[in-house]
Amino acid sequence: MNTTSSIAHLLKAQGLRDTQPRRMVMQALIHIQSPASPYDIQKWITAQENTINTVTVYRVLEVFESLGLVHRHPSSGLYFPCSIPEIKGHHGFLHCTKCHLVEEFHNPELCVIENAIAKKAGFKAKNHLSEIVGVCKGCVL
Amino acid sequence: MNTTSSIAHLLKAQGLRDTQPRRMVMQALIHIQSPASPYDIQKWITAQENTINTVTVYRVLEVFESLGLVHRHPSSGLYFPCSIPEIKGHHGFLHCTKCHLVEEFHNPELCVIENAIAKKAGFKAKNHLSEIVGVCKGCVL
DNA sequence: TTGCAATTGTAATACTATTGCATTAATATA
DNA sequence: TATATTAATGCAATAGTATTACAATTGCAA
Repeated sequence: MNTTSSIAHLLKAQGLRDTQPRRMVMQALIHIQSPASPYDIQKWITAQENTINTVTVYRVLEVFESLGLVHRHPSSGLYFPCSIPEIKGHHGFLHCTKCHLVEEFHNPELCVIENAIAKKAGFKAKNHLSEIVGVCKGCVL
Repeated sequence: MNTTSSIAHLLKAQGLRDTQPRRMVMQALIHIQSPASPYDIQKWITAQENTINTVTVYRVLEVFESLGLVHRHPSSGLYFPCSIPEIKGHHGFLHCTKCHLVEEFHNPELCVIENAIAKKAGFKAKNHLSEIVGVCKGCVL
């Protein structure tokens, strides 16, 4: 879990500052629960009687992503907190089209196969992305 | 390969019309070679002394995608012709960050594993997407 | 050839994202 | 605790991406 203080430490460790806007964005992400756009995040913060600039939200998310605190869901551009400790090079997402839940997964076998595919095609792979689109447990019922 | 006439047939088979704009968009996709945005496509068509409306390009691409004639590369939103006969439910892309080549692949093992992951998580999977980001053969040199 | 429905064009608009520069505020240090 | 430094934010302008409603056109079947 990303507590407020652990984030502060993480930022400091990188020579980055623990600021009001960064705390607000993380709060928003944690509370919104589902993947959110920068504008969604801004809206949430505004609803809490605070203000934050759109550009700042974009920039904060960029920093968070580089620190492995959040993911950007590639096909939608929505952000959500990283639940699995960052595993370099591979991201797996289960995406529910009904409730927009996004769950992470990590599967080493997948990495092995994908590396093999890349090698066969003469590609030097930097990272992989797997997305499984469907309907989650709760929404199937 | 998607010849002009085969596309005409494909459209007709779906009760769709074989129109000028649809032919132009397909021509553009074939000639541009690399994944292209709707605006790129419009630009190419304009360069051939023709005209097409932006909205039309979007709509044509939507139709083509639903027919399995083109892919929309999810993280970039760029379109490119489908080279592998449509395999329902799974798309695999090798994406070169240098030359922006996008190559398709299909790997049944990957499907098996992804189905297993979905099942384990209680997901009812509709389709899968795998993307391997890296540098292609030609660009590594 | 004609009529109809599918398709396209037009115009307006909403949403998404980025840049340069001025201002503010977090932190280290005294 | 005050202050200097500079990272971070805010602001304003702008570019790019995407969608909608409705009018005009065009492909195609009869």
